[in-house]
Amino acid sequence: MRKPTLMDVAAKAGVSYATADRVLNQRGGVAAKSVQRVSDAIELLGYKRDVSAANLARGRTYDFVFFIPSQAGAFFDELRAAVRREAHARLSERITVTLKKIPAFDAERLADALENCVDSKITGVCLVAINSPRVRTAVNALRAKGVIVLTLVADMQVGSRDAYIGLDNRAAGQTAGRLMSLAHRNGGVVLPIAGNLDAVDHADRYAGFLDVLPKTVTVLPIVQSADRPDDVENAVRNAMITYPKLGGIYSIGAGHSGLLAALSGRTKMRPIVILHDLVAHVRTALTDGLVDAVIDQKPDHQIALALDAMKSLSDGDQLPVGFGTIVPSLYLQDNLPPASTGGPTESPTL
Amino acid sequence: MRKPTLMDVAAKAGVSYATADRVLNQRGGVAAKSVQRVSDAIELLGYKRDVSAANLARGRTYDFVFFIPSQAGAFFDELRAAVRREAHARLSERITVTLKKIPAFDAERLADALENCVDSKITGVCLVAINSPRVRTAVNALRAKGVIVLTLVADMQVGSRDAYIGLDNRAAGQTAGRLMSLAHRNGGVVLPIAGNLDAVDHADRYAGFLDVLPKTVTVLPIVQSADRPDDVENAVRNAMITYPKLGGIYSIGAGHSGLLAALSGRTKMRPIVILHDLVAHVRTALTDGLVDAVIDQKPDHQIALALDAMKSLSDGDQLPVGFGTIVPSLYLQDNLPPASTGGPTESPTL
DNA sequence: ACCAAAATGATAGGCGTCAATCATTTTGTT
DNA sequence: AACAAAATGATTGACGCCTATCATTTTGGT
Repeated sequence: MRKPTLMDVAAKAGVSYATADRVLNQRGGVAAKSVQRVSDAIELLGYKRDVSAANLARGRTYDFVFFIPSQAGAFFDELRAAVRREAHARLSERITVTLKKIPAFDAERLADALENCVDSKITGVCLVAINSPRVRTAVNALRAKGVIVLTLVADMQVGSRDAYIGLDNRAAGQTAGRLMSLAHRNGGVVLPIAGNLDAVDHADRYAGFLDVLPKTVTVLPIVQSADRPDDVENAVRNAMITYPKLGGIYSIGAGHSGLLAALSGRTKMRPIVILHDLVAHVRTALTDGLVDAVIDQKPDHQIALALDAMKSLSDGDQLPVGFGTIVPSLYLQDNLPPASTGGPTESPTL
Repeated sequence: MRKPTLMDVAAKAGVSYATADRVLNQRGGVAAKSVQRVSDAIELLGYKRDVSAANLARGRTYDFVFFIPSQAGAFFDELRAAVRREAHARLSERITVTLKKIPAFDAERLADALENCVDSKITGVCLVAINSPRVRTAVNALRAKGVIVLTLVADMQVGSRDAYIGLDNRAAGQTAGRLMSLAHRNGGVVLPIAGNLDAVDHADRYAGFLDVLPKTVTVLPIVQSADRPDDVENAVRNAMITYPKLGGIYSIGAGHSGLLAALSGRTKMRPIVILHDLVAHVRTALTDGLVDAVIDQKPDHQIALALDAMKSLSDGDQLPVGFGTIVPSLYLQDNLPPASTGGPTESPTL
């Protein structure tokens, strides 16, 4: 038997379609016992509203806007590519996605962009947050208009946005530390390198890293490189000279090219190297055996989650607890996910 | 401006709705130049057919059936749970999923079940394949009727099914080997344990494991346990006595309880332990520090992929190359995914 | 230029739901 | 019992597309 429709429900409940509809959509003005009968009928028949038909009737469309910084470094490029892919894939589901590029670290421009879309008919926005009064104000204005606001990768104050989707940086650092421990069961010396410990994400990763390292492992003073490749390169070269038995390097932030430069040519007897984010040149380095492990925050997954969340929230659903916390992926040379295809593939059928 | 409809396309192309429809759905009987004009208009407007509306009009529903063995061991339980979750989540997308339990390793029962659904109106089936003539015949009969057939976890002859979704066992073994290598940079002794090397999945994992281990690591003769916990326990105990410096254990198959029993109480100075499939008690063991790493084949992901694939294929789309190959996930204690909720959660709104 | 064949136009009913209107019946109150 | 308020029934036109039918126009061949 085919899926039951609301007509079937109404018949089963012994009420008219109109009443069943009033119950289903909570329009009010229905006697308690009728509500009960309709609910029972829904339960009994296993009725599930056909959301496609509903959205069609409602003329519902989902218009989402992503604000992603044009920051140097490949990670945000990956994120943007992921947005484009997902957007393309969901075009036929009444979902429209616009991607806006914001100059890196530019709170004013971000605020401008947010303010610009206050009066357009937007369902939800998703931004890499920057902490600034104007940004907060703009976000509040949007939410006051019923627009769903999500933060991605970088959060802002809890309560000022509808949800946050981002890496569990502590867990990421712990994962790195755990792997480093496995490789140093008899102790050893390791070097952590961060961009800037004032950034919460780097600080969290570092804390997680220290969490799990046993006392038998000596942790050198952390290098803060401001993610500048040259500084990273110098720090690594110096460390390898000063501590010939350097057993591991954990690169917490970016500036990978300097690290790779310092390591190049040393595929044998080099420290264990763990770093973050499987961007193209990191993938190459891993494949080539220049580094050992990559901790990834799955940008594709984050974008997919963001879209799902915005859709659910704008439909009035609640998100499950713990939603949005991205558990880090651990990649060695052999379990790399397939490289994402360049652009959205041309689909043969429309 | 809102999303263009087929009406807009027709207007833009300067033809009637009927002609635009004939082009879109390839009904034939359209002059080449009209086809061109419509195609151009589609391109120009960025028209994308609203598949929900289309499916609604067509009365299209997707009826899928999963045949999953009731095999001992928690893995297939997880797989079944994943089917139920996904099925529930997609109920409102005109997708119906039926889950059938097949006695483990029972090719005849599987064939029975497959034959039983030949004449029902099923869109696609997904089975954990067993190699048997009757199964092959039943599958062929289904495919002859236009039913999509997918294999899951265990494959059958290429060409006899539409797609296979399953773990890249070689990569899984390599990942285990790579991790083992990292933990044995100065050499060591490791013990592999498999259920049965005649099973291709176990053999592939073993081969992958050996692939990447350096010569400095000594691999003890592999134990074949037939996945019997007692045998595993004895083998591990013996190995730990015979080789006091045993540095690692790679458990390729099941029979984990025996392994855990042999290890219990030895959280300090025990071999590195790597095993497969993050089922409940393995998760506990990992959290408790009884084992070090788990290689997982992501049953949830496999089910989601299977549903996507069956839907695409039954819509006449092609699958991208490499589709269905599951890259293993590597879990340490700190990057465990959240435990899946017991059943489908009650949704507040219908 | 004639005629059949091919191409195109016009239109209708339906898919399951939403949102709205209006008519009718059932309550509860005094 | 009378009456307003509340509840219910009945119906309708979208939404974007599919499928079908029938009428009309254009084309190609001779």
